[in-house]
Amino acid sequence: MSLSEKNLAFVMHCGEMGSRWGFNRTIGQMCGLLTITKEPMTANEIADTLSISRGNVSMGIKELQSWRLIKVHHIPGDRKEYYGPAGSIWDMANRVFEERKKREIDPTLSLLRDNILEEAHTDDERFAQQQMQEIHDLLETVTKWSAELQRLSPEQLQSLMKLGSGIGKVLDFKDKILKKPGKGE
Amino acid sequence: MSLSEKNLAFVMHCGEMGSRWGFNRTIGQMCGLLTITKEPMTANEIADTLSISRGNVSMGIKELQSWRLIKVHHIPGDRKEYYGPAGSIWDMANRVFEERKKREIDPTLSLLRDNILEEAHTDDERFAQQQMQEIHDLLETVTKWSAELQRLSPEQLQSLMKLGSGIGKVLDFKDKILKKPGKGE
DNA sequence: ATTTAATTTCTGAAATTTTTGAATACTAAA
DNA sequence: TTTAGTATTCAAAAATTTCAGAAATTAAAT
Repeated sequence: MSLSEKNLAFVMHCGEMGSRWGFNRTIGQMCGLLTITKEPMTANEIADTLSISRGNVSMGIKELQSWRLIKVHHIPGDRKEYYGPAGSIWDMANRVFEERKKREIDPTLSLLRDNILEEAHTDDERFAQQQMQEIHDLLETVTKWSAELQRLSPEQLQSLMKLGSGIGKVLDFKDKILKKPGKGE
Repeated sequence: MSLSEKNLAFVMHCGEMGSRWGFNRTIGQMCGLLTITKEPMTANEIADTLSISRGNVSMGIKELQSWRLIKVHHIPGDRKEYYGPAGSIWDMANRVFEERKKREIDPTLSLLRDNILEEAHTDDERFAQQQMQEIHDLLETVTKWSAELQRLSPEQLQSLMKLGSGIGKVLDFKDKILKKPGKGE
């Protein structure tokens, strides 16, 4: 119910970072708290531990659920809901990433697509459109990549991560590799 | 000085996205405006174009400079300052990425490091520490990767980007590649 | 030195976001 | 049904952020 000093520090830090990560202080704290707490907690426990109102916790839970970061547990014979993290740290990071992409990139991508179809008349417009095209291409690439990463198996991911500076080397070999099987793409 | 309808739409969109990208509306608009405008603009032109106060523009410029997204130009015999984007779209994306890492990841990484050194006593603490360790490792990996990406040559990046779904295939070959030269790491 | 042109800083007002807590709704079981 | 233990909603209050415009500052030109 009460947190060790170090754990409290972590939870408060999550609160402070909350808005940078895409939610607000309370929700940051809640997320931090739930991920370092072994046993799922009830809404009241959360409210007490963080000294925030019960209503606020309820809002926060809804928000965290919309990010798919927490899930509900039930204990037989107990009608309270118990909340805990929705998956591994990696899962959660992925969810945050995905959700932020949806909020920070997708709307822009869609606007840019529309905008690029338009024909440019003046010189200024041509320049603007050129820039927008570049932004579009960049965002599209990021989008494709993130989809790609999520498609990889955890093992592949693991080895990709471990690759580190080996990425350069792998790239150097890429041509040879992809040529042999002679696959288009 | 005045923007075409489509360009205005883009600039306003940047404003709306501003807070999601890490700054506020005005600064988002300024950033959008400067990146699609061919010629560098003065602070007054920016204020007029966006219908915001001169003081606000000044603040915004400082902020955008702290992100290293814009740079100053001077015209001989003219004492006004002219502002334009600090580099290519790719450069700017990199800056945003880098800056956000600094704000969203680094502080947490540092807190986690401290926290992990501490010894865990209770069972709860052990669990919390384990989770923090995982978060730490994940963030560290992201950090290493982003550093790695920035080290790649533009050509390598290009080919990495084009790789797309080929990444899986490349990974499958990775072992063979890295085994042959018998290099550690 | 003084004037003029430009930029920056500062303050409080306005807008926005977050939080509370009382009212309301829900749900299982008595 | 009613009740008791929950969870949710939402209007109002509090806190925070953004912004315009005035005042202060800086720097060039005369």
